[in-house]
Amino acid sequence: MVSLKDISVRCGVSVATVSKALNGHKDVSEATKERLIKAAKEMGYFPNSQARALKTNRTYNLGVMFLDEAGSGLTHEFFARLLNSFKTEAESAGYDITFINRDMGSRKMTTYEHCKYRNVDGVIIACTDFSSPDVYEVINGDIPVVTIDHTFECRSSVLSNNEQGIEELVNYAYSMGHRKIAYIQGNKSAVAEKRLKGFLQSMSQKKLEIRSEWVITADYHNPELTYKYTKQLLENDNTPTCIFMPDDYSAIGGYNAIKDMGLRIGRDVSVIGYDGIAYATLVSPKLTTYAQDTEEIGVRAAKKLIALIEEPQTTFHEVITIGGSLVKGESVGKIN
Amino acid sequence: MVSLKDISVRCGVSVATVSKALNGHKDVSEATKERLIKAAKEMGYFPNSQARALKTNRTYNLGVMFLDEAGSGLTHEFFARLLNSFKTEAESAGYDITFINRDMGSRKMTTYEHCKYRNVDGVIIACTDFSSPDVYEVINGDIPVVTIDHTFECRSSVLSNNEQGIEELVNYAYSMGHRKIAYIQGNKSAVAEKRLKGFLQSMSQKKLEIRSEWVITADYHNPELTYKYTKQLLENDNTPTCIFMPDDYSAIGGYNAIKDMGLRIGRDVSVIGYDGIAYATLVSPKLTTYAQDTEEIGVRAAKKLIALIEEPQTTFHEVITIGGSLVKGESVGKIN
DNA sequence: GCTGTTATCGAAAACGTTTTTAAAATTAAA
DNA sequence: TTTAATTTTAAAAACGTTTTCGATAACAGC
Repeated sequence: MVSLKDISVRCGVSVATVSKALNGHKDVSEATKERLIKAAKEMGYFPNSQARALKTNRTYNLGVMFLDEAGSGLTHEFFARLLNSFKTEAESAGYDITFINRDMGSRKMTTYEHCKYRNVDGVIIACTDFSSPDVYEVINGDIPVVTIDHTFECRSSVLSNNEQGIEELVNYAYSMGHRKIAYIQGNKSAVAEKRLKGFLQSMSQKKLEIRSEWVITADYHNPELTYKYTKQLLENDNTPTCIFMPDDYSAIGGYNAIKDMGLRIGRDVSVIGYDGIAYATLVSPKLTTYAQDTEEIGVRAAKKLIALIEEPQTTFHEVITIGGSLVKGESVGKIN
Repeated sequence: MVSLKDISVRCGVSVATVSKALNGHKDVSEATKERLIKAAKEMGYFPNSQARALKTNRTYNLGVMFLDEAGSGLTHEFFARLLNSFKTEAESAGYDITFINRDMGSRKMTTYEHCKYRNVDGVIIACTDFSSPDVYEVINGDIPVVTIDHTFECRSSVLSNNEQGIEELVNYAYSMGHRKIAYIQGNKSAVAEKRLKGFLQSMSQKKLEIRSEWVITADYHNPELTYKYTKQLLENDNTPTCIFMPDDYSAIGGYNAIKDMGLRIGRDVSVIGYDGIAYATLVSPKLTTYAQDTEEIGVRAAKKLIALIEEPQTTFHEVITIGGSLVKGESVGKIN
């Protein structure tokens, strides 16, 4: 690989001036600056990122921390889309992505140690168990952090408007005539709490009865569990006319339960999902759901994290909330 | 961060000995080795990966090159699962993953230049346009490479048994009584070629008529296009009894087309997918498909790539083929 | 001319490792 | 004992950058 030294000998100039020329310092004349930049381009020079990082303590690498389990993480469409937009935005600013884990290779290391080992400039934490000690260690460390859908004190975060999203969905169901609404929710997390709060709020606002056996805690991304609870809800004598599912993916389980019972989705029972993944519009009948703006969430998270890295003094911590949009599918029928 | 020097002053020994002790060299006494390792652990030492990389030219980073477009890449379940298992295997060997692209930040760079800039030890190429100049440049470079589902001369690759997979599916359809079989295939790629070959072979082996208007080139991962072509196939007077789709995801488009025409999947028209993604078993009726062993493909690719990196002389190039398995869903009905 | 200021450049140190080479300490051989 | 062989340690160079500081040259004002 061609180095600064190669350029310096070819142009009869010192290594220092080449470095300064390429980095746009002012104490090198325009003439030589141009000459050196031209030579660098001709010779196909690219800085050695390791050497640069060693000197500057900046790797231009962002750590991504997420729950790395089967069925979650990369294969989770919400996360995949989020990561995709985060990655695109980061790359346009010159940053690469590194997945941060524990127990790399034979060495035992914590997630935080992994960050230190790779010297990531910042970390984004998403779709993970925010109560784990691994998260705690990173949050209390000295690396800039942005969290997704969870807020820590003195740390920036980007949130989807989960509370409002559910409220809009309840309002929509109400406007379609539904009064008997059940809610199968995801498991313990800040997101689940927010959504539950939104559900309870708008239900009581509409003066609708909230039956405790109609508020069920299942799991995200788990169609089997949703299948089971949906069946359970519909086997009783008094059944809801509309069921909220933990998310679009697990809503498929609800779909199957309803079909298996010989009922029609949108006619006999209405179904509402959450997320707005691709399948929501592919499945039949089309799923009514609330589309989270993963694109915007990822972009804003990246922008914020990079700002925290590059302008630490002028950047303040904030909680950014990104709105989504109601997607009217065909899974909610009209009742009169 | 604690460095070798910190350990050396605390233990009254030179930096060199600390380095050698921690790296298990033989020219340091057992006593001091133990002492230094213990001190390192106590002080929470982790090597500075940049400094090490600068000296050794080994970053313990693997580049991942893939088609980074909307609807492809990370949000593509096949790739996501592949990447997931590749990543897990790589990490257990101490390697991190870096996504390799072109045009990082403001600098214009090719994918290969990106590899050089980040000094990745090896590259895996998957789910991309293998005819692009970017791929060509990497293939002709001096970095160890493993390709997925495409073979280059003198380069190792891991292939899914696409040819055999389709053959098994044709045989299955045949065994269910189907004689009029249509094939909507993905677009130009080594995979599409292999599958087409498998299709034509087993069709002629069964002495089944191959109608040219029943072999349609659509696109992978494109339900809209599949929807269109499925409708087209079923609108004619002479219609196939079984339709092969490019993949499971686009098969949903076929499902919708059939439903929209008032036909029943598995009864009036049978449908066959390819991939074995999660939705294949969630959709109703369950999709008959061929499950690719993404887990195994990812693991083998990682193992091979790391072998090429760590034991270049004793490792030979090879083409590894990974078998999949037929998944009998409910989308293929019996004909007599 | 002389001095002081400014623009331009180079020398050298530093970042944290690894590795080579040489020195010191220990052991074995004579 | 002395010498030779071996083990153990240290010094120093190197990887490719960035950055500080000092040096030189040019130029202005007097």
